[in-house]
Amino acid sequence: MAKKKSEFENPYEEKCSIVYAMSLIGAKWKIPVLWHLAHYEILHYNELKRHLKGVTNTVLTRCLRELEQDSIVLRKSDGSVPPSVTYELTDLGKELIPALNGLYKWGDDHKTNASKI
Amino acid sequence: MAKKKSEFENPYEEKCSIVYAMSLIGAKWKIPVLWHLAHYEILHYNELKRHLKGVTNTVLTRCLRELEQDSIVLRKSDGSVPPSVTYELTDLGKELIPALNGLYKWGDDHKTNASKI
DNA sequence: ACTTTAAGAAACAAAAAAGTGCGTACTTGT
DNA sequence: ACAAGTACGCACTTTTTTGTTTCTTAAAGT
Repeated sequence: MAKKKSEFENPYEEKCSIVYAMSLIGAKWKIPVLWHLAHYEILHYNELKRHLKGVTNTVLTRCLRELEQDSIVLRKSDGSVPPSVTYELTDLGKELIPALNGLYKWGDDHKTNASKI
Repeated sequence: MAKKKSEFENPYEEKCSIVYAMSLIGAKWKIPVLWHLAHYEILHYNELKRHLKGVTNTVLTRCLRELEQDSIVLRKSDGSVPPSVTYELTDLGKELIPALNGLYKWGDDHKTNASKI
């Protein structure tokens, strides 16, 4: 019941901004989501879902909610009855693109001289 | 026993190099490890461990082994009896630094206009 | 002599993340 | 009239990742 961890130290507090960044976008499906939104600019929920084949509603919704709360994606819904909702990157989300490109390039280089998983 | 997933499609195969990159460096302690090795250039096992306060032997060792196998860090050991082992980034590891800086910067910017977790 | 330090390893437990299956409410297509 | 599509939400279960404990060998410090 008593939390032991916080009595010791949290290795992440304040220290490393990358770790902080990864806590926001490091979940399994978040980077794919961001990647697709970066390319298509604006997508409906189910469009996005089809692009990311394999993701389930629960997981995708969770990702999107979190990204929305962190102001990385923007959700737009007209309140229409067969719902119509779109997602796009916010400015903050767009600022991530160069960093993602850096990782992409590195991953790409490494993939070529190793076997792809 | 029968694997169902590969009959459908694996959303990650070949598609996104960032996801591949994250599969190599996305574990909780890997980025901190890389970060410290980038700054100090060369560190003994226990030095590194002290820098990353909070990590345990098992976890740190696992990280280092994996990073080593992926040619991101280099382990150097003289076979001496009270062991002396150092770790440093390989060239491949060093190529990651710009990408990490990108994430760092983004994380840093975001931290300033939001509360740090 | 006994503890500390060096650099881990193996077995196991806990926590976190991801995934499953089904339900909702209303509309358009057949 | 009935199925299908839109955009999810809830309650779980499963899988994956992390962390804990204890152990090792041998030398140097107190």
